[in-house]
Amino acid sequence: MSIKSLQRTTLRDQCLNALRSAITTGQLPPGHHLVETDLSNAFGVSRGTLREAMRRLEQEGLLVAGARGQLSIRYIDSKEVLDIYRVRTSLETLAARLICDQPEREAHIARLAAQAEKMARLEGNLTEQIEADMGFHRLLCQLSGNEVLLKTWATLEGPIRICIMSAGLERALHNMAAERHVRIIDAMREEDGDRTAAVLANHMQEAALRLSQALHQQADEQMR
Amino acid sequence: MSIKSLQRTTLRDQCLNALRSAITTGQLPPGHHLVETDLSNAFGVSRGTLREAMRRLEQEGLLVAGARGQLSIRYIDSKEVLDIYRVRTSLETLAARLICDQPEREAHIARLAAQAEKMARLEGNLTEQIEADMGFHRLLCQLSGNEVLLKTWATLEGPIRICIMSAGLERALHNMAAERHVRIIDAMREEDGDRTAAVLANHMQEAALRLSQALHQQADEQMR
DNA sequence: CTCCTGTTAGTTGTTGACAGTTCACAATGC
DNA sequence: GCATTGTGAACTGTCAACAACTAACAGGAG
Repeated sequence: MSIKSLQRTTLRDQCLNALRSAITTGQLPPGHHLVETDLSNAFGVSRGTLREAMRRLEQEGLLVAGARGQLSIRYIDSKEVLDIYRVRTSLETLAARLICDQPEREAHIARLAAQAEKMARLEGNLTEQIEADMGFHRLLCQLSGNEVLLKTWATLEGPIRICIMSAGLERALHNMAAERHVRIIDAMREEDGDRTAAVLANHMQEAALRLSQALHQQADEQMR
Repeated sequence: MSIKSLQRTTLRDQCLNALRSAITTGQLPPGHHLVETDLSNAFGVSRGTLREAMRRLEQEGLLVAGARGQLSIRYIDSKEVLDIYRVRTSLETLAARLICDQPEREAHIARLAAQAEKMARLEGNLTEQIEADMGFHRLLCQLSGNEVLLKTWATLEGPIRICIMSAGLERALHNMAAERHVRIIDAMREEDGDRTAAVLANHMQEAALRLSQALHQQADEQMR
C-alpha cells in the first residue's frame, strides 16, 4: 500500500510560484506593470488571493510599489548588483567557514562536489545550468546547518535571478564554469577557512563585476 | 504658507505596524495564537486587509504558520539565537568595513558616536535604551551605503526583538552598555578593518551567549 | 488659444459573505 | 466500557462587489 498524505496546496501558493517563476525566467520583464485585475483574471483567482501572493513577492524584492500602490517588476541597476554580491559573499563565506568547522565536513564537501559535477554535465543547457549553479550555492548555505543563514540567503535569490536575467544568460554563464566551483571545493578540503573565504570572495567579485558591467552597458545603450 | 502634501496611510500598513509593535513589545507573547476574525474585529478592519499584514509579518519571521495555516507568534529557541547572531555579526562586520573604506569615514563615525552617547544618556529607561541600541546597529548598516545590506539586516530585526523580549529586558540590557559600543567606535577610528571586525564579533558573541543562555534556562524551567 | 472644470475609465483599497476543513464532544451500537 | 459515528462550533480559504482615488480627456468660458 502506498497511501501517502496528499499535499494540499493553496491557490495563494500556486499564484506565488507561478508569478515568481514568470518573473525569474524573464517572461515578465523588469519594469513591467502588474495590474491586479488582469492578473487575477489570467490566473482565474480572486484579487484578494492574488494580492497576498503579490505582497510576498514585494517583500522578496521582485516587485516594487510605485505611486498609489501599483506594483511593477523590479529593475536592478549595476550599483545594486555590486551591493547584492557583497552581502551574498559575506553570507556564503560564513557558510563555508561553518561547514569547515563541522565533524561531517567531509560528507558535506562530497555533496558539494557532486553538485559541481552535475553542473559540468549540464554544459550546453543554459537554464538548467543556471539552476544547478544556484543549487550549488544554496546547498552551501544549507549544509552550514544555520537555518537563519539559509533563509537570509534566500531573500537575495530573487534579485539575483533578475540580475542574471537582465544581464543575459550567456554572459552570466561565464561565471558558472564548473571548474571555478571545483577550486572552491579544493580550498575547503585544505581545511583553511581563510583561504576558502578568499577563493569564494574572488569568485563572487568576478561574477558581480561581469554582471554589473553588462547592466551598465545596457543602461548606456538605453540612453541613446 | 505651509501646505504640505499630507501622508496617506493604508489600513494595511497601520495594522502591520500595530501588530508588529504589539509583538516586539511582548504584548502578544510567543506561542500566542492569532485568530484572524478576532484580530480584524479588534482592529476594526476586514479580514482581507488584516491578512495582507499578517502575511508580511510571517515573512519577517515574527509569525509562523502552523497546521491549516493558523498563524502564531514565533518562538525562538537558544540554538536559533546563536544562528541569528552569527549572521548578524557577518552583516555588521561587513558594514563596518565598508564604512572604513569610505571618504566620509570621519563623519559617519561621528554619527555613530553620537548615537552611542544617546544610549548612555538613556541609562535607566529600559525600552528606550533597547530602541537606541537597535538604532545604533541599524545606523551602522545604513551608513555602509549598501541598501541591500540594510534591508537584509532588517529581516533579522524582528526575530532579534523577540529574542530580547523572551530573554527578558534586564538580561538583554547587559549587552548594551554604552561603553561597549564606544570600543567598537574606537576600533573604527584606528582605521583597522580587521580589528574592528574582531571587536564587533566579540561584542556580538557575548550578547548571543547571554541571550541564548537565558532562553536555555527558561526552557529548563518549563520542563519541570 | 489658453485655462479651467466636469466627466469617465482604469486601478487599487476595503469589505462582508460563503464554502470547506478540522477539532472537540456527544450519541450510538456492540 | 470502548470504539465508531454523527454533529456543531471555530477558523481559514476564497470570492465578488463596492468605494475611493487618479489620470487623462473633452468641452466650454474668457
